[in-house]
Amino acid sequence: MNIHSVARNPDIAQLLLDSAISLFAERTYEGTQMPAVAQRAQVGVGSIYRYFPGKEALGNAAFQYAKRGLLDRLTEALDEGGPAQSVREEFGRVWLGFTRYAGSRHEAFVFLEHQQHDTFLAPESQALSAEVDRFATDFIERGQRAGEIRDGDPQQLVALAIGAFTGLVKHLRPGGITQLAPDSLAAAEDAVWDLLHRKGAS
Amino acid sequence: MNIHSVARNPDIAQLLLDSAISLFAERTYEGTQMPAVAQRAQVGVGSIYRYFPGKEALGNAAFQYAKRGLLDRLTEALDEGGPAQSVREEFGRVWLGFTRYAGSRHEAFVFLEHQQHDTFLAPESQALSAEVDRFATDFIERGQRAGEIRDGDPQQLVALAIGAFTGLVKHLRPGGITQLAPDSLAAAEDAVWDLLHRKGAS
Amino acid sequence: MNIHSVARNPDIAQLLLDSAISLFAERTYEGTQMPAVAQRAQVGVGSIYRYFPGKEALGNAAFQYAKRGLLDRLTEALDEGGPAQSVREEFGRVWLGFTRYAGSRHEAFVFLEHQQHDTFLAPESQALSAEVDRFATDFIERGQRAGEIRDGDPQQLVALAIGAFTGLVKHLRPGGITQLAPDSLAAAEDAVWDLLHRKGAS
Amino acid sequence: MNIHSVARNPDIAQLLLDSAISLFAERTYEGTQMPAVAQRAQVGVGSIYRYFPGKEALGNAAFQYAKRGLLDRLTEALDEGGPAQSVREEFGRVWLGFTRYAGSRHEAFVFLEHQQHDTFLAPESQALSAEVDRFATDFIERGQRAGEIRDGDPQQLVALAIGAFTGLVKHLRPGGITQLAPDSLAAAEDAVWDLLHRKGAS
DNA sequence: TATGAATGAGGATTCATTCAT
DNA sequence: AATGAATGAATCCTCATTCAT
Repeated sequence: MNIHSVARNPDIAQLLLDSAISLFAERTYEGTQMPAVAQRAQVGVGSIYRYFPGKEALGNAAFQYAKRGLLDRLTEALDEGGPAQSVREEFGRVWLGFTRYAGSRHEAFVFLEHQQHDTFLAPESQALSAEVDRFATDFIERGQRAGEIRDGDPQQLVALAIGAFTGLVKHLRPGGITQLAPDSLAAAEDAVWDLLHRKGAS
Repeated sequence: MNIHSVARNPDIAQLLLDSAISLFAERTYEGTQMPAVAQRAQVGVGSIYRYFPGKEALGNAAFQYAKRGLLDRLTEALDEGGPAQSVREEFGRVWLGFTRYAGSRHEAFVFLEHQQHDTFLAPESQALSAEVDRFATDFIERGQRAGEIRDGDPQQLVALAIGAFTGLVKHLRPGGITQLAPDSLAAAEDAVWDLLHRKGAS
Repeated sequence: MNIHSVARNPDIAQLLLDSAISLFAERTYEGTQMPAVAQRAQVGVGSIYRYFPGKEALGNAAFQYAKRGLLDRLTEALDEGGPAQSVREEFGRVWLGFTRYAGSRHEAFVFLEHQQHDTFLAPESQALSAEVDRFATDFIERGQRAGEIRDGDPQQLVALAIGAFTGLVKHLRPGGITQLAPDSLAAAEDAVWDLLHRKGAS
Repeated sequence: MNIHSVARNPDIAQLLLDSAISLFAERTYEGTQMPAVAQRAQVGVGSIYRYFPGKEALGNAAFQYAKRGLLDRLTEALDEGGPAQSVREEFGRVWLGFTRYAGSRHEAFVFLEHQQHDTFLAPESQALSAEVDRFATDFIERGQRAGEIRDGDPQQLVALAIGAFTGLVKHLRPGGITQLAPDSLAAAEDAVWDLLHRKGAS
């Protein structure tokens, strides 16, 4: 440890977040007991409280960590490989972002999708959700201006498309999207694109 | 009721089911307390136990009641107006079934969608879920045989389509799908049809 | 039970208050566990929470109940038998009030005396303490105006006199002042009167 | 320290004792956490356990240190300036002993006064208490034999007199007796002497 | 030697369930 | 038959104590 070492061990905080996320995904926030979180993280119960003030704080931290991770993957994927040449290509990048996140962090994705029940979500957590929504509606609006995405309320289209993706991911439990053959995944991508694509457009 | 009619009052059982469903939809099965269910049903806590052996039984009864209701609506809608003339028409009927159910029983629909977490679901409840799935995959398979629905694993297509519908319904909370203008709903129907429709087909 | 019967059973609340007071007197507020309070009251732990929101509330209710009881006894005793003929007689009545209270509610008296530690005392509780203080300083001031009680800060004299009485009561644990012979008690009364009495006065 | 001097640093032990005493006085033994003691002593929690086997041992050491300090001050004061010429003078010396201790170690005095609750006090600690009591009753008995102190159970008179002094000290919180003007202190001394003094005596 | 992060037994509180009314 | 007060197991959280650094 160097002189800048902090009292809190970031590895343990991370371990706890991961443990919490996977349990919340399996059994619900309310249905998950603190000792279970500790056990899965291979840590004593008391340790949770060195890193988080209580269960609610842990739940929010887990939610924010997961949402932020999704948002980062989406942003990364969108920016990869320079400016997109077409709306379809841009869609492919967004799809890739979702796909990568749901593939590498399946439990986190499932956990996020259950949090319409905001029993415990703090305003800060909800703000992060809004950022992801904004990311998606921005894409839809660009596509609509380019005449490539069908008309209608962008939020509604987002709801349909993300809903379809979520349905796919949940259906593939427990392994998640990783267990899907590449061509099946490509077929799903095409199907969702057709959900958004304006008929009669290029 | 026959001459051996029991002391149980079916209205109260129904009231409790409705109360439980709406609370489970709002706060999760685990996050809902028995006294809260009783209160919303305007009944004493003790009364719940005259109608259901315990919380888990209540949860399963609520789930089964809701799933059965959805299945009934779907079957009804499909059979309405004689044999369908086309896959698209059949899709319209299925869509109508979902739409009617989500419109009239919004909370029940939301509750059902959260029950991927089968912490408490009995095999009987899961069997009912399978029946709804079968209903949907049957439709997909008929459509595929007719060359109207795209190729691929029917269950995966079901997951995408129902996922899309679910996304729409959740997005429209709290009022649910009833607050959607008829043309918006029609647009959503078209979008989901395009998700399923085989390109190049009629 | 009549139609005005309340949901809360006042006997249980009272039982809990008594149980809490005696335990707090024996082991400190902090050193007393909720299950111990329940056990002494012959009640389940959960029942405490039907009557008091939590430990702190129970502690304050116990304190207020005890202080109020003391104040009532003091007021009663002072008003007994018409106007006092002398300061000494008035002192006798005040002494009687203290004596009766400490005799019948020994544990409550001891509990009250420990609450200089206001770790948990709410402003309302402290206000009641102030009322008892006022009662005592009023008496001292009347005595000083009559030339019968020595000069000096009334609060300081109160502190000395009540301190002396408290020392006596604590020393007589566990039975308390009841186990004191009447003439010993009378001797103590005289001694404390001499603590207050102005020398050279009548 | 001799050549076998241990690794223990007596300054730290002392620091811990002082820290413990002041916290126990403020918040009760039970209400004081070990980390709080460590923090006030500017020492790591673990260090407490190098000097004391546990909380109970710390509590007893603190109690004994405080009681011993009081006893030492009393003995010192009594022996100061040769043989006392009168019981009143002897009383003055005892009073001075109490006064000096309560003045210089206010928190310790308050802490001692709360320890009628012997939840944690070991027999050794109680033996020390008995020594202080004996010191005081010896004085009372001498005074009674000299006809200067009123008749009655010496322990009871001790309880009254020490109780009065204690009441005074507590009333003067937080600064304690140091904030009292010299003439007020002298007045209190006279009052307590009158509590003990046999009427009609010289 | 000193530290404070980690631990888990123990304490406060909640809530499914029972049962006397 | 209906009720809701009473119960205590199960939950969240605290804090005395340990031990690796």
